Amino acid sequence: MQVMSSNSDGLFRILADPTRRLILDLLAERGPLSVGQLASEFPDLVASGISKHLMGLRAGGVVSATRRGRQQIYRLEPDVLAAGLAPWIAKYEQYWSAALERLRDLAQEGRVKDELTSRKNVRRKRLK
Amino acid sequence: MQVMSSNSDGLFRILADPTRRLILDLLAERGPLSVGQLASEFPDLVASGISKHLMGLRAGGVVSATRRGRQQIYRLEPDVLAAGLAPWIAKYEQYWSAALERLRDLAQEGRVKDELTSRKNVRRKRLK
DNA sequence: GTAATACATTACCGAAGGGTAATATATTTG
DNA sequence: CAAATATATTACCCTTCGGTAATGTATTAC
Repeated sequence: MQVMSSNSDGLFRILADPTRRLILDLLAERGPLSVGQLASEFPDLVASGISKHLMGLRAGGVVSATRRGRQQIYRLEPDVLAAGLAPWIAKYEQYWSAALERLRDLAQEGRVKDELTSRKNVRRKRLK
Repeated sequence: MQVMSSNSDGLFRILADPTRRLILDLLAERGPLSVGQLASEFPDLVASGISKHLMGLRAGGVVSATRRGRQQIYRLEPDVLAAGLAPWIAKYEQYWSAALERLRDLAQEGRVKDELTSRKNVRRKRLK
């Protein structure tokens, strides 16, 4: 409480947990998913644990949910994430650019097979 | 332990604390600083608390330290920070670009006086 | 209506985290 | 040498956090 806590503060706390980051990644890669679909990606975690994480993400605004039948469909809210972190990212922007270029060089050399470095898979599907 | 923990994992935990983020900002804006200089920026915190944070940052590799007399001079290691977060940032890059443009537009309209949006203050001084 | 499904909520636990105070160590000063 | 300065380390406290289990609630299926 002795440090200015901007709105980005909550985002950093949200991103501190690897499970939550992976949930965001899944929503980004596969589009909107139900709680069950998300939970199935975490065999070592109980479903209610995922639900709790989702509530945290929802409270932070980085995901939103709509009911469909008896299931809740969660989707990423990328603008909230981006707008909240943009000021911080901008501070170190000069460093990102160099690091990102290096990443692309590696990818282009075919030494990285990680799908995250390619641009074809952040697709949107089934908006309704 | 049920989730892949990449090397970026430690970085996210480091960034989760606002005091540590501010320390990084100070080092980025003012160049290398001693523990005392950094601690003076946190009136509500005891010096050993800052020291502990600095050891954490050092363990993560995002800062390095060299003795000068009886004081330790800490400096930012921007490449470690950038390289560690670049993969994650790349995933959501399309969203950052939009948010960062919006930030610049606001700055250009003179509605933001925050020095963080200007590019003149990330200076390097006194490398030795 | 009853049972089953899909989530959310609550209570609870252990571990980790941030903070202080006290102590230790290295360096300079007198 | 002793005293002072600058930082690191340790022990300890309290809070937060991630996790589970159990219970609650809404919706669908029978």
